[in-house]
Amino acid sequence: MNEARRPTIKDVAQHAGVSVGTVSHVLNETINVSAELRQRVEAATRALGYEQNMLAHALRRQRAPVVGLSMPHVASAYLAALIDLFEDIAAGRGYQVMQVLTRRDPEIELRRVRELLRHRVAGLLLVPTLDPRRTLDLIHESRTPAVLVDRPADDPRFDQVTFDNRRVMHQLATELIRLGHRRILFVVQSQMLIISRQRIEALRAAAAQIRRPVKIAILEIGDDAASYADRLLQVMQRPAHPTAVIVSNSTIAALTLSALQTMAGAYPDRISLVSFEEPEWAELISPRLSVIRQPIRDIARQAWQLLLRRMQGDPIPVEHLELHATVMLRESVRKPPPRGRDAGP
Amino acid sequence: MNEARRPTIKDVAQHAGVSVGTVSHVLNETINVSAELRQRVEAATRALGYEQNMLAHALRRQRAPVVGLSMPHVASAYLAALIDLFEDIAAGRGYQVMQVLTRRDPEIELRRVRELLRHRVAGLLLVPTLDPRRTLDLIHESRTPAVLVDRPADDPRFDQVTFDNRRVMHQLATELIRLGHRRILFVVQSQMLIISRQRIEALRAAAAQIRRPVKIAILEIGDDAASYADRLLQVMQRPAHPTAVIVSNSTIAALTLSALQTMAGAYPDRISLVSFEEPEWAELISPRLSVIRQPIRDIARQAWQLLLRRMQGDPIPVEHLELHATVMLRESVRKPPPRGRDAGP
DNA sequence: TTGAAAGCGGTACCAG
DNA sequence: CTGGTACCGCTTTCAA
Repeated sequence: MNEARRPTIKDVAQHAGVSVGTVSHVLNETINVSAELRQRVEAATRALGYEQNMLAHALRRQRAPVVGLSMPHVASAYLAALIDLFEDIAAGRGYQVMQVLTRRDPEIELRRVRELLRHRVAGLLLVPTLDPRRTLDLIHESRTPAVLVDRPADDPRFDQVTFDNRRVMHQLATELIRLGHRRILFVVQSQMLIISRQRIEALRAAAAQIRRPVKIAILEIGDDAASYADRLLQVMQRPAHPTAVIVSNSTIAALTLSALQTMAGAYPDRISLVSFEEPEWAELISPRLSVIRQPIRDIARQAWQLLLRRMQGDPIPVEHLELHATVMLRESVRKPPPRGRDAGP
Repeated sequence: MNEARRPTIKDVAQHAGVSVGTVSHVLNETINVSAELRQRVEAATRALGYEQNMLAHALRRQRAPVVGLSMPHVASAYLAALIDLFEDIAAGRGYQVMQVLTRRDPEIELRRVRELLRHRVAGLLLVPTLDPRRTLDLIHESRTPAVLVDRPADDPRFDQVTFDNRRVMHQLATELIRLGHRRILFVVQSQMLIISRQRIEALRAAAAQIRRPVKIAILEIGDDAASYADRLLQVMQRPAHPTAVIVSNSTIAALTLSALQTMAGAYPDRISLVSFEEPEWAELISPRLSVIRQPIRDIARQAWQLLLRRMQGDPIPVEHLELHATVMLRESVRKPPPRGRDAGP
């Protein structure tokens, strides 16, 4: 039973009447091969349907043309977009993406990244968990190039690309306050996240900056998403309810929108809404949803750029990039109703 | 400059005072090794911080413990969930996931899958494009086990796991008609998709099944998502507007919901809504959104099961599984207003 | 410029 | 059950 074995570089060499070294060189463009031989080799690869074995290639080269991508999950529009961009860039550069999910658990992160390292990935793109220390130690020990993305871990051993959470929240809050909002509600998934903490901090700082008192309320969704709408409405139906709501991601935005729309006349007239993540439908609904536009394309590009330089062995110093996010105020944000009128019709 | 080289299996063998063969056997549990030697080996791997080189492993074994995952994109909740499930199952079985995105383009699909094949993935999970023929030929030629997921390609050479689009749409339509709906609007992204065609077909079939005339309208979003809300409202404001709207995915559901809610008193009293994809917020909004619950967990599990069997070389005949989706009618669906009243105030 | 040959780090066969 | 060793397919040095 002579099953058509996959052709190897030897078969190609034989077919083309050259040595395997020559074939390898035309395959990888390692050195200049005469036009004639190159043609013969290319003809042979086509004739035989030869496909380079990247395992052997990588074993010999001591690294696979593969980057590992580690992130908490894929459910958010933001992370999905990140995957999309990374995949696209990688494909263009001849790299494959090996992806693992940490499910926000540092232990899982450690185990999964270890697997990636076993596969001798050339580099690592990491959206770290809350406590990535052991994982980072492991990576550092293995001398594998890595770039931290989105969640700041502030490790001096690794490049990092994030965006200015604090700054953009400060900007947003300042803008809302300028419009006249004095009671602002910020809805977060979890207060534990570094990102949430940074944003809350910036929100409070912005509020403290003006003379008039601005009240900041935080609503944490936590594990009980089902009761969120009720909890929100409860808050919004109080006499001195918030006049502006900031939500931290697209899912919460959808829920909030739906809840607010059940309160006749409330949204967007009496209550403004801004989302920190940009849902794909933000500009498609009416009134158009105000959002923070995260520089996600730039984050992906820069992260890749840094990683590429490390993979090429550039001895550049560690960089911590912080990109700018943009406040996009649209019709979902208005001036609050005149003071004193909030309480009743 | 003697940079601490990564320890190899030889180092471990030497450190443990055994042969490399023995080390390999305890690593892979290939044969039974005496407890004492196993302990010595394990101690040595720990002492040296040894990490098995999967490239060498895979090269020798002629296949990497890696499955390739090819899908059109990652933007939909459905596909994201699939990735999530596959990653989880794979991790549990000691496999890594190498992921490529086809962006709905058969050419890209072909190129990207070819890359996967070069990496000698042990198996392939494929959410195919509209025309995957050349890709499937390539895969078949390479004798790589593969399972088609979600989009039916009906290729007799490959296992396939889908769900019964036609059946569930038929069921849904029948139910809506039973409730009294006589004008149903189905909103799709593109009529080109096999899935869309199947659903439309089933919808029409269900409508044709009863004596009373049922009007079916199709609204295609196409590339111009921005104008969708307007187009929808235009349809819904006609005198004999549809009383039930079925949308084909979560994004469209969000848009539709938002648009309908701008028509005072329309939703859900005069207009019912059902989504073919289940957004995470479906049960969190009020009224709760009716959805088709796709058996996504089962799809992932079954696809993996089939793939695993093929990867183990089981000579089972090709299977085409069609799993059942479930109609989940909730408060977003009501009886339509009494006949004759639609047109008036 | 081209060819020969030595490994990359494992696995698995074979002999003991 | 254990150890020695050929070899997986490719890259790369070295000599011609």
